[in-house]
Amino acid sequence: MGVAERRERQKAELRDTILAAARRIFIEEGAEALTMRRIAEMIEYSPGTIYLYFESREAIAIQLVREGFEKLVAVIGPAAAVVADPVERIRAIGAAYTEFGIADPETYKLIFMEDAKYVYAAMTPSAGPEPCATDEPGEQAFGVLAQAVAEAVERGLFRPVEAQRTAEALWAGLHGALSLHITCPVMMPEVRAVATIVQESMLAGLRA
Amino acid sequence: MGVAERRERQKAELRDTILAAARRIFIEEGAEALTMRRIAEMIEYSPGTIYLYFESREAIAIQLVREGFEKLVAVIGPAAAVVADPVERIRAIGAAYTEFGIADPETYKLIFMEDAKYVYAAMTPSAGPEPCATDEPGEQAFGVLAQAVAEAVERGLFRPVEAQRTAEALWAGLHGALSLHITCPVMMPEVRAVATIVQESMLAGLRA
DNA sequence: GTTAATAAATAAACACCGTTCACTATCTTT
DNA sequence: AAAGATAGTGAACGGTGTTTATTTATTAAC
Repeated sequence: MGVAERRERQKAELRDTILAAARRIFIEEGAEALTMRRIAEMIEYSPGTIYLYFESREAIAIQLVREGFEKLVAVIGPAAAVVADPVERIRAIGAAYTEFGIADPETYKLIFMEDAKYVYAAMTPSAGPEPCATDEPGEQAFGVLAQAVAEAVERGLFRPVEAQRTAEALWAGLHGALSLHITCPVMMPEVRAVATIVQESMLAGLRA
Repeated sequence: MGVAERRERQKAELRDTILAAARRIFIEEGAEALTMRRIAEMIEYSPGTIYLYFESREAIAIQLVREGFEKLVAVIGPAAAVVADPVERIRAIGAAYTEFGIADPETYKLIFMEDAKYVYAAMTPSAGPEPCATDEPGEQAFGVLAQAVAEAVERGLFRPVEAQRTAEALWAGLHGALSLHITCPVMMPEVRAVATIVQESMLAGLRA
């Protein structure tokens, strides 16, 4: 009775093919080109077929958001793991984050600059409607930063600030530079320089 | 021969009516609802008519971007004008900027978070294709900030930093908090608190 | 006052979008 | 070989921005 297995395997394969096409279109042609008909054309199936594998266009986008978050974690995790000193670790995280945004602007845009619904959905794997899963990639990446801030406070390297909000502030600073650069390079031509200023001035200001 | 004049006047009137409808739809129903057919329905004309007054939907959006920049300047200018001390002035500008983003998120989004093309076009009033007009509202608002930073450096209140990049960094910091809050409130619930941390830690770090 | 010219507005169409659904063709089981 | 299940299709629906031939109304000329 290997028929059912083969069928299942083939179904999974086509699902992956769809996702691969979506990924490729998204990266090569941008978020706007990611249409059902474009995907269908690329995989040489009719548009309707995609709906046998994904509930909607949004469901595909959500999957890409998930992958995007995983990419980000894959970049930030290692960068953070190496460094013992919490302040230096914040620097390492910040640098990795900034480089990620510069290297893969489309993914960065999809994750942090598109409509929240994608992120919400990506944050809720298959659970209820409430978007707060602390073990998700996004939270995980942020957690590493918050942890570093908390450590810096504990060790007396930072003034006694609220770790959560301060981490949010550090993140916001870099996100501001990156997102402005992505939406309008003219406004923010020297992202790296600006990101460095944001980070270094904040670190200096937070120092005990 | 007052006919031509009246015609011209009526043409201008309908143009304004279209813009007023667009403004209203944009504010009340959001950017996504701003469609040609929706505008046409509101002003009780056929969609095609709008094209006799605006080149495209984009042209209408560009006009709204222009108005948005003007609103921003109208908020920031006065806030900056009152304060003599450059550092306090930066605080005042930052506060006004943050409140603008919180009070009018749709406009903020349109200006700083949509595709750059709108901003580019809005920055070039009617000139060539190159987007750099230093006398435009956007540049004007930023100029006030850059000026304050330069003054702070001159008076020895700040370390000898590059005024332009530092101003960009201060801006980026606030923009990061605001834009994250707008796209995904869950990620940035306490905008004001975070904006304050960003601003104050940066100011502390920049102090001479 | 009637006719010709001009300008404004429209309705219908084009090409795209996401999505749905009746239907076909193929494969599997009986 | 017949019956049943299932993957895939193609056409359609209602939506988008935009274009164009056509109608309608106003103005100008005779």
